[in-house]
Amino acid sequence: MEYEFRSIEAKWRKEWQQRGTYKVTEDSNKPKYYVLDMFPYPSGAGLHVGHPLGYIASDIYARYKRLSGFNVLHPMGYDSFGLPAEQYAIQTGQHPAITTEQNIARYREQLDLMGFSYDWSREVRTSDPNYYKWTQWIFKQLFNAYYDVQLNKAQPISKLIEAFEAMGSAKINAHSEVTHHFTAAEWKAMSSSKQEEILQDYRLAYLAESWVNWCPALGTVLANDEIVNGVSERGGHPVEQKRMMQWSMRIKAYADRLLDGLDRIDWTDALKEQQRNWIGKSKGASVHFEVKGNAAKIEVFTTRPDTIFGVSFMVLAPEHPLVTVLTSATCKDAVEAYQKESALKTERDRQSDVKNISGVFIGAYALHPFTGQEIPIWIGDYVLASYGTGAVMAVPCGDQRDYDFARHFQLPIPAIFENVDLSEVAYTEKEAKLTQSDFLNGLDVKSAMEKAIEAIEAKGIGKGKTNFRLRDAVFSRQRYWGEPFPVYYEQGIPKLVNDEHLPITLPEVDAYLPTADGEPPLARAPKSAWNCALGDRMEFNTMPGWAGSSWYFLRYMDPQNQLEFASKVKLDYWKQVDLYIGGSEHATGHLLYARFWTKALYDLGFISFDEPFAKLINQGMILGKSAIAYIGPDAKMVSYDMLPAETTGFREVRILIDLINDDESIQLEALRAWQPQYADQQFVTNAAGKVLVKREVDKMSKRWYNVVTPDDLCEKYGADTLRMYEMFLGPLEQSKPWDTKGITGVHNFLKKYWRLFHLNGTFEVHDTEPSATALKTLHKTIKKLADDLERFSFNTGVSSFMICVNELTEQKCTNRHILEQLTILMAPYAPHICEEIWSKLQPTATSIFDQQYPQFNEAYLQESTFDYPVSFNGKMRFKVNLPLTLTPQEVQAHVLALPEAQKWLEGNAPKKVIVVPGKIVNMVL
RNA sequence: GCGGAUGUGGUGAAAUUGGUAGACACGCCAGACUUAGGAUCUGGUGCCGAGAGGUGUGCGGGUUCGAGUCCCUCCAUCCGCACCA
Repeated sequence: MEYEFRSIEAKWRKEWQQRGTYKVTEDSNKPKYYVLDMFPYPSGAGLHVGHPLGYIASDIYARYKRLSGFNVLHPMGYDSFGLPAEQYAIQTGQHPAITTEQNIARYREQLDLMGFSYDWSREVRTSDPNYYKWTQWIFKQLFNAYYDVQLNKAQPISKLIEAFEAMGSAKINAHSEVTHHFTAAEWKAMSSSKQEEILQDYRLAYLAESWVNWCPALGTVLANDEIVNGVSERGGHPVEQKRMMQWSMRIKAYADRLLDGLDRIDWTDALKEQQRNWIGKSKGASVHFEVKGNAAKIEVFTTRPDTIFGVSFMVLAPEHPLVTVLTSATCKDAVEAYQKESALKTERDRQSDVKNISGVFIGAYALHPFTGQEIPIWIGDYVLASYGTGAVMAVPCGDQRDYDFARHFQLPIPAIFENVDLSEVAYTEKEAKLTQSDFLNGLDVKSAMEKAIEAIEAKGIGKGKTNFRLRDAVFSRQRYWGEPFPVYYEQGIPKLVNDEHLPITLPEVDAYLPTADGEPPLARAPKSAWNCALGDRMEFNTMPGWAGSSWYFLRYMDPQNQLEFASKVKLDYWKQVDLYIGGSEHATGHLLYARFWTKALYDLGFISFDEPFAKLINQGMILGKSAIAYIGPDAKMVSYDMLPAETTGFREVRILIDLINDDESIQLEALRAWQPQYADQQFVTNAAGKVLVKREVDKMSKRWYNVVTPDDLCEKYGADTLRMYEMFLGPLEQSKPWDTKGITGVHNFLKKYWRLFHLNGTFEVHDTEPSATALKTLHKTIKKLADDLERFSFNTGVSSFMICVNELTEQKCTNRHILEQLTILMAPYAPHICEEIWSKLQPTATSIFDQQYPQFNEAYLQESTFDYPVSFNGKMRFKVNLPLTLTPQEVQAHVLALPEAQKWLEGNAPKKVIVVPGKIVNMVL
């Protein structure tokens, strides 16, 4: 009887769906386990073999947990708002909802083929009004909250208003970028628009004019993590800085907690480090410098207050607001010219221009707070307006950039470190003691730092301060295909839409482009197109892509709930995601924002945990092997091994990899038929009459013609083979190029497994007493498997099955017990074939996934006749405690006489015995 | 520049607390059966050597009875951040 994978897999796909095998409900009798995949954006290209890698791993783990007696939540959904559908809409006029719907249908079809155990009744889509109703609702909660620094948590804004009413701004300890001073009476006298303006400086979701990354080509603002090398992540368009009124999220208030929380979660060091870098905490002090002949003060941030006596000049960012105020008449022209020049430079130019030192003296002097010395003030574009205060106190002897600047403009470099040579470079280490530094003389860095801050605070010219690289997250997009804000304006004041009007659904528009006067697309909608139009106008911006993905893991717990984003009971049952699998490209985007929202919702009392993802695994990327052919100046396509040494005039073209044979040669006729430009292609073949291509590893993408789809492989080898092969490829977390060649090995293995049950052509197992050798094989496989799963080592897991089946085949094992156990073990990896076998082993059973792993039960392992430590590759290790004086031969004799050694050897002689003095004996059978 | 990771056969990779390096699979070689197929089965396969044997986990050192594994120096590749004061 052949292994008919196509019919078997089709049969069980249907059965599982009809029976609702994978539906889960809360069950207080069972421990819960939540396994989650990062939900995909449903793009028009469909899935390639790289996408399911993480899904397969999580599916195996979810099934394993389920078989181990856990109540497993394993849902899937779609991050269905996004740019590509909108771009397509702009080009074709087709509503993005239709495109999205079609793409989702295609995704679902592909996902179903792979046999995943998702509970599809819990599917969520971020673009579904029933879902984004609650995204809007959460926005409202964040709008109505501020961050209390004292309590170190978010609080309802009403408490802040109460405090203002009672005692003004005096004792307020709320996180804000600005400081307000008013009394209770003054507060009460303010107009409501003035009050709102102040409250905006405290709300977690707030409206503010801010420098934003503006992408003219996309007509929208982008977050920092949506920009790669100065161009937009999607589309690669240039990005410039622009000041705009935008919604933002006060994530900076959570900077410290986002750092601390990392110590409590099980993520890789690499990823935690990325988030730490992104948050970029640095401790130091802010110091105010007085300006000679001017009332203005310049505030600087420094991480080295101990070097304050080494200051010999100051540098402001060209955009610094004080520059125009302080510039002297004689320097005005030069300063303005420089300002213009640096404003023209894009962020990218500035970055690539690191080595060119530039700057201008503005003709003003600051006064040193301790020595009263005059310090020339310069502007220079190495100082960034957006970090710290946009101004630095330059200490050329201790900072390389300041040093270079001083050298270039021949400014003094005062030496304040004992015995340090400053002739070539600045001294940036922290070992030397201070000198020429008044009250800091002779101190080491650490104590000088403390003393300097003390002195600065005592003098009232500054204080110890911590700075973060992390910026508040811009939350507005000038786009159509996103969540509308639950916000309207009345006389310019933003107001929240009441809950009963939610969701504010996306209005229909006549085009998905900005209006003529630059308003976002939603401004095109007449009032009548809104399901709820209030005030003077609605908010025309939409939310960014990360809004919906910052909380979706909560909605899976209770996706149909019309009254709450999820019920308290269900939230308390499922709690955190126990295992989250997805790509590392979300390290500083989604994973940070989701943590932020989770903490905010926790503070406001909606959930009982403040970290969303307890354990996270980043699956590696599956890359494609592009096929590159060479076309010479004479337009002939030249075989790669026939290329001349000199290839000028040759161009590289990428060829659809389906047209390449296993020996790297092109199927010439197929190429001619593929694209019109190759219809009459001439070739230069090699000695074998073939045209070879070069292989290069790229991201898997349509544009490189290197995509391999799971559909084709499922058709050819079956989903079970594909699942196991993807796991077999290598460690889950490692990136690797896709190579289909090895898949036959896994396919053969499944055929071998099938044959175990069909030795004589029909299904046949025997209820005999299992042989000792078969039990040995089974038990070592169980131990190995349990261990592999604990370590998420799925590749070695697959190998273990191969070894097990090889051994059982050799033993001609037809024992029911042994084969049943093996089948349960393998079911998470190859669900279809194992379910089919199971239905024959246990004709009355419903599903193999309703079983429990007796295997991973301690008691079962105790009962086993092989309760000594045995490693998987047949190696047996004995720990013995013998005198060191014994010879190796004597030790060997002693060990061979041990009862467990006798049992292990079963009368056979060991192939090899390795004796290590006094400690361990290894024996190989 | 800073931070993180990775270097093992022709290839993907194993090696769990330091204990036979290369399991398992692909590929390749030889053979069997064949309606000569991209089927199936058997055996072999790190490198050098006819052989015994030698040698071998990016380079060089160290600790240890014993190092792919631990420590130090260097090299290469990949990823993230980058004028962050």
